[in-house]
Amino acid sequence: MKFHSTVSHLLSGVATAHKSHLERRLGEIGLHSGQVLMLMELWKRDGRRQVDLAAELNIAPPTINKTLTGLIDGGYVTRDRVEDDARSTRIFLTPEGVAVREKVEAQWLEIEEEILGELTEAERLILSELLSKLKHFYFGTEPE
Amino acid sequence: MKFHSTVSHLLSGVATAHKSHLERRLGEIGLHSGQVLMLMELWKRDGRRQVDLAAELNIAPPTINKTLTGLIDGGYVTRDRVEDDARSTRIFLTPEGVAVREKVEAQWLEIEEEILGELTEAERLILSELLSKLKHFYFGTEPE
DNA sequence: CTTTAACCATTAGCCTGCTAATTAACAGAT
DNA sequence: ATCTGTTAATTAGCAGGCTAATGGTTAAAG
Repeated sequence: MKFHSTVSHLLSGVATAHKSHLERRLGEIGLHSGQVLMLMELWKRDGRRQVDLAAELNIAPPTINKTLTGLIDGGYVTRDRVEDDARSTRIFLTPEGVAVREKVEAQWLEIEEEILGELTEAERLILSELLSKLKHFYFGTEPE
Repeated sequence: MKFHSTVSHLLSGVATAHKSHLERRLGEIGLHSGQVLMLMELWKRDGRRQVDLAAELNIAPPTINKTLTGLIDGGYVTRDRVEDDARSTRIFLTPEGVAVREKVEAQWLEIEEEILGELTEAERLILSELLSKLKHFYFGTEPE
């Protein structure tokens, strides 16, 4: 049996390498990959609860919590308790959290180009579609 | 700027979910994803040095070392020093390491089908090709 | 032969995932 | 009003990535 030709195996290698690549390139601007993914979600809309961010990112609450602690230490977000529900917290961007977006955008575009460098425009589109299907499977089915 | 439509972002989500999915499904047969990837490499050819396995898997030596320690604890491989070079070690499969292959194959095929369930045969091929290109980019360029 | 450089494995320590277990707070049913 | 169940955040601890730093060997230069 040839494990190495399965999509699962191929995807495993690409997944690890991609994460590692992101970590290295984003580290250049002082951020970690998990933090950036989180910021992207907050730039869409902040003030949400941790559990909502977890659902949106398809990541477990403890991981969200840890990532946010790092962002708070970095001064990018705040974790506020609101009176309507003492259990939950609300995550808000600080001015720094808003401001860093510009730097991240520039870096992100560079990264995107690096990765897609050898793909034609048509291939990029197809890759996006196929990845979207996989994402839909995982994000939809995962929780079981 | 729409981060969420970039391939990097899409791939990040899929990468995390895929790893997580593998971990859960492989955990059912008592193995971790990193261990299985390592075993697959050893089933191709064992007796290699850690640094060679690291290069083949595109993973840093300390990570290889940790994964192997787990496999040794599980009784799947041995780490032997050979006389020709006292710096390096050679990694060999134990009978258990050879035997577990059958179980992993069955599980791996199931996982593969789960993931590809909603893709047509043509899409699977295209996805393989595109992932191979990405892998080639990462595995080739990464070390820099 | 000795000094220097390169190489291999390991350790320590960090980030990002996870699950399981705690604690606190809300909600519902009685 | 209370008891029970659910929900939110957090803590602890593990796997699997990484880099940086050690220690020991080998190889190369001198």
